[in-house]
Amino acid sequence: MSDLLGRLRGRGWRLTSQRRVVAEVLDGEHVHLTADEVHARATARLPEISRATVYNTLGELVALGEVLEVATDGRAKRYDPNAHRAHQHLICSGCGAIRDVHPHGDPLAALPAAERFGFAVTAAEVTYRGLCPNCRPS
Amino acid sequence: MSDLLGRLRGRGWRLTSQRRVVAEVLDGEHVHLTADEVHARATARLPEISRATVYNTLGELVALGEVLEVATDGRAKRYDPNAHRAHQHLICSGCGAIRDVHPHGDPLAALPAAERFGFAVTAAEVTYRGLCPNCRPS
DNA sequence: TCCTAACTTGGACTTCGTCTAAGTCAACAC
DNA sequence: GTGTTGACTTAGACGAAGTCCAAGTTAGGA
Repeated sequence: MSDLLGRLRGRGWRLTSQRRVVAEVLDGEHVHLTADEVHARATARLPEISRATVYNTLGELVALGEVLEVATDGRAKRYDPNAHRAHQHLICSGCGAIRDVHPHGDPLAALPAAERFGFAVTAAEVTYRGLCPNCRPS
Repeated sequence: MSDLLGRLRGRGWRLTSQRRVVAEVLDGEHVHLTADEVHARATARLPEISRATVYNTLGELVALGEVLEVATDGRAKRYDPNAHRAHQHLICSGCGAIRDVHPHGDPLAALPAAERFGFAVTAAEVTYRGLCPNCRPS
């Protein structure tokens, strides 16, 4: 995420304080915030930022490939800034905690041609589920 | 899905016409309806069935393990009656069409212990994405 | 410094889903 | 067959997440 602002400027982005704050909030490893959480953290730094701008900016970051959208449970989408290193997600069924994980092998390779139904398959997302150490019984 | 009604009765379900209609609508291969689509089809057979009952019944079927909930895109959840045979999903990025697919190997095995962060990992869901024959250019 | 297209804002609106209180009925007992 | 009862269903209000729009503001080039 470090040089994100530079990359965005290079793509013709107008660098407003709102966009800067959203990009700063979305920084780090294992960050998977909802739009509302991003808005709450952004508000702490820039009190008048609106929800619409947060949604707009997140949508633009996703379209530019700088941020991944993670739809894990049919509730609010989460935004993952770690878009430049391939990874999958491990989610706690108890508390909803999310970790980035790196399985070995390419999941795409496991889908034989006969099972592709003529699709041009380009990506595979894997979601692992289980209980985290805090939610595990005993 | 064939003997679903029998299984449900065996579990103490009261077999109402509404539940029967919802179960009938959710029958077949590659069926992935949203709750609203289920409601629309159920209404065709039983005009006075309410949305709340469709949601209740779908939730119960999911809790009983007879139907899978598929959250593919952060929009409406889809309901997949093919719960008794392990499978994954292939989704068209163009039109949203969904197919059940059967990759080989166990995706769970690809996640090394060092990448499990102490979680008791129990399941892996894979979503393949690409363009279906109708949406493919040329 | 000025100008203007791009950006932001607040609030209304949509979609998807949940909840509740009142009414209905499947299944069991007789 | 009839009665009883708790489980089920209903309509509509409500809530959460996200989109849209017209009006106002501003970053960055001239």
